[in-house]
Amino acid sequence: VYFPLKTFSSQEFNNWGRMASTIRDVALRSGVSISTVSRVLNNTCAVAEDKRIRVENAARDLGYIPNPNARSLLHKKTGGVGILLPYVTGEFFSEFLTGVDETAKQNDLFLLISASHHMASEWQASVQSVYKRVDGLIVMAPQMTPRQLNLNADAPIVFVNSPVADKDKSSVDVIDFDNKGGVALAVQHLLDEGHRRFAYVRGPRLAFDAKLRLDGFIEAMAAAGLTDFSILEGGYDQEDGIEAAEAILKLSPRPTAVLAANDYCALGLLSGLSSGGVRVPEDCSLIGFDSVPSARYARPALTSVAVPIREVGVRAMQSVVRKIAEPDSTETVSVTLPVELVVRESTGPPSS
Amino acid sequence: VYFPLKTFSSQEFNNWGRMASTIRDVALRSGVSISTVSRVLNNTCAVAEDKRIRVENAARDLGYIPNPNARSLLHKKTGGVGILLPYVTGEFFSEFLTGVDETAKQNDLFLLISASHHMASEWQASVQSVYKRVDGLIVMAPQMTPRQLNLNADAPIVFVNSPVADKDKSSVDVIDFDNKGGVALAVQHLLDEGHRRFAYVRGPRLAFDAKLRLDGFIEAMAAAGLTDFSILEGGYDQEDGIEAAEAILKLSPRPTAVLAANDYCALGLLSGLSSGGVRVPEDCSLIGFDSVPSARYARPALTSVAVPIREVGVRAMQSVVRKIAEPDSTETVSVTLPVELVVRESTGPPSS
DNA sequence: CTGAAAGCGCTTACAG
DNA sequence: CTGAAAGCGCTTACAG
Repeated sequence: VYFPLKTFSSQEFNNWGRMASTIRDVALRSGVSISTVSRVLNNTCAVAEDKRIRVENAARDLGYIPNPNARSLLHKKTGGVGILLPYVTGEFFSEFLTGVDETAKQNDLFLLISASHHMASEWQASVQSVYKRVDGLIVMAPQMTPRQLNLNADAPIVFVNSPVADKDKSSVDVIDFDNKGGVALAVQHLLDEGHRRFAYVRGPRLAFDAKLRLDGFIEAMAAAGLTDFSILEGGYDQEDGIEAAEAILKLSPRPTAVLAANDYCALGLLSGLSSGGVRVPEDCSLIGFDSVPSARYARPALTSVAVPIREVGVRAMQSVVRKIAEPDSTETVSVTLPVELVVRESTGPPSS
Repeated sequence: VYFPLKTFSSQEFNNWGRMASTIRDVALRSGVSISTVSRVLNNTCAVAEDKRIRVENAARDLGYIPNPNARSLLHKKTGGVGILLPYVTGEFFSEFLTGVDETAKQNDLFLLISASHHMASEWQASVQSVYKRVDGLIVMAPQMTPRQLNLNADAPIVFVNSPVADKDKSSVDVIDFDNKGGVALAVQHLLDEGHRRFAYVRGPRLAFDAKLRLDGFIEAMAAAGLTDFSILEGGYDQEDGIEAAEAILKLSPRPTAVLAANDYCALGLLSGLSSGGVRVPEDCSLIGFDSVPSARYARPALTSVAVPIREVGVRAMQSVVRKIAEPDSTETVSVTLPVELVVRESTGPPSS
């Protein structure tokens, strides 16, 4: 049985402000024993009506809120979920967190967030900082190797957009979205428009999702029987796209369609190409990945693969909730959510 | 003296994964008393060298990490800071959190985040959910009234972008940025370009910052001796801007310059105006507020007031850290960070 | 129905 | 230098 850590409605006890009082204070004021106070407050077993009322009044008057640290010490439950992220910046992350937060609220869980664990040492520090403070963990670690992740934990873990080895998928939940398939969709759209000469900007070499997207591109080329394509270096930032654009301008013959591993890179390509006199989409079609808001406002608006990142957050939190509720279940979930191509003005048929 | 809650380097204890062990386990394994283990681990007073080594080995072998709940119960310190936000979505928020997180890491504090407290009841629930779990609080509550904020807390609070009444500024720290001044800068730029007929889209009526920005506009008009301006309804979303654009198209004579209370609204105006045949900036200049990334990518790129929101996060966390370190200090800080106008292509001189 | 007691995992005076 | 004891704030068998 999951013990209710939050017993009080906000209506009843809205005075965190007053001097913190303990259960002893409530007992003294209501003239009953500490045990009885506890029983009333937790509704744990029958208590004489008059005492119940006295206790409730005393608790309200004192603005009593139980100390969660003392409770956690007993139940080994905290009511919290830890979120471990590589960074905390950007639209991608904030969408994700929106889904997580919403689902946490529904289940009366609080969120403990630890970010910027790019290196293994920081990762360990992050993991430690939530030790015994949370009942479960949501981890997004696209740049860690499977070994570094150190899967054995004494709390349930759900991985999101992280390189979990296949053999580990039987021991942890994994929520993902279809990185490979997204690029395949993008390529297919361009093929349908008539494009045959492609370039792909690959994203950071260390990122797990960039690797999958690249694989998706290569497989899509193979499936289409195309060999006339270039793969270019470039990370996830606008600057990377601007640099990659220079490389593309030097290609001869020039590709008629360019794909980038994410939107910010694609937006950099957009300005880089137009600075170089290449019009998008007239001279060259362009597709990004993630469909961040900026993609929508760019001119031409950027065709991009939309990722259900909020939904990923919701599903991840739901998985954690399930694991917390059923600690003995050995069943694990591995989900890959579908993605969608959002076609905007940055794509069209090739000119010649 | 601030007690060091995190004693272990991540190098030494990287095995959260193993079965959680207690200080008793370490004592048993190393053959010393629990008190001695505690003293070694906390480096709290001299211990015989051989015992020290035995304890350190035992702790490492067992992957011992002290239970923070037990510690908090004693010190009344948690090592955490609570962040209370109205929502968790968008570029504004994520920049803020980046500054907060970075500064928290530097001070070895973890973050407990609670979002979406638009209503007073949710606010209370949020405040309660961090009770005794954090040593300090950063609060961003632009839509709460000063009364609802309930300033008395048993942990230091720093308010950010929130309507703190002047009389309360002697009891809490307030970190803000210059909402009023930002609009004044924007108006001045347009005046310098020669504009004399303005419209302003006011943002949500309940938001504290929108109110300040509106005041800034009205004061700037008064200072310039202008009476020929319109104030239009419209919230903070793109859709609001699109609607406001329709209202502007109906104005006669049409304003030559439009300001919006934030960027997303301005981006909506941008598309609404151009749909209505009004070219920006040729027929009408346009300025937003916040300078979100999307503003940069829009075409024409949006002139906007840049807010040092990451810096706000850093300063807020620094304030909390100071308050935690000096709990008896009655000194309070009230900072208003300067903003900056970023001029891009959406503004120019009036055509006639 | 109710109180005294033991215990969650830790730290810190208190006596050696 | 070191161990036994008390206590942080709570809950839960254990006896009435």
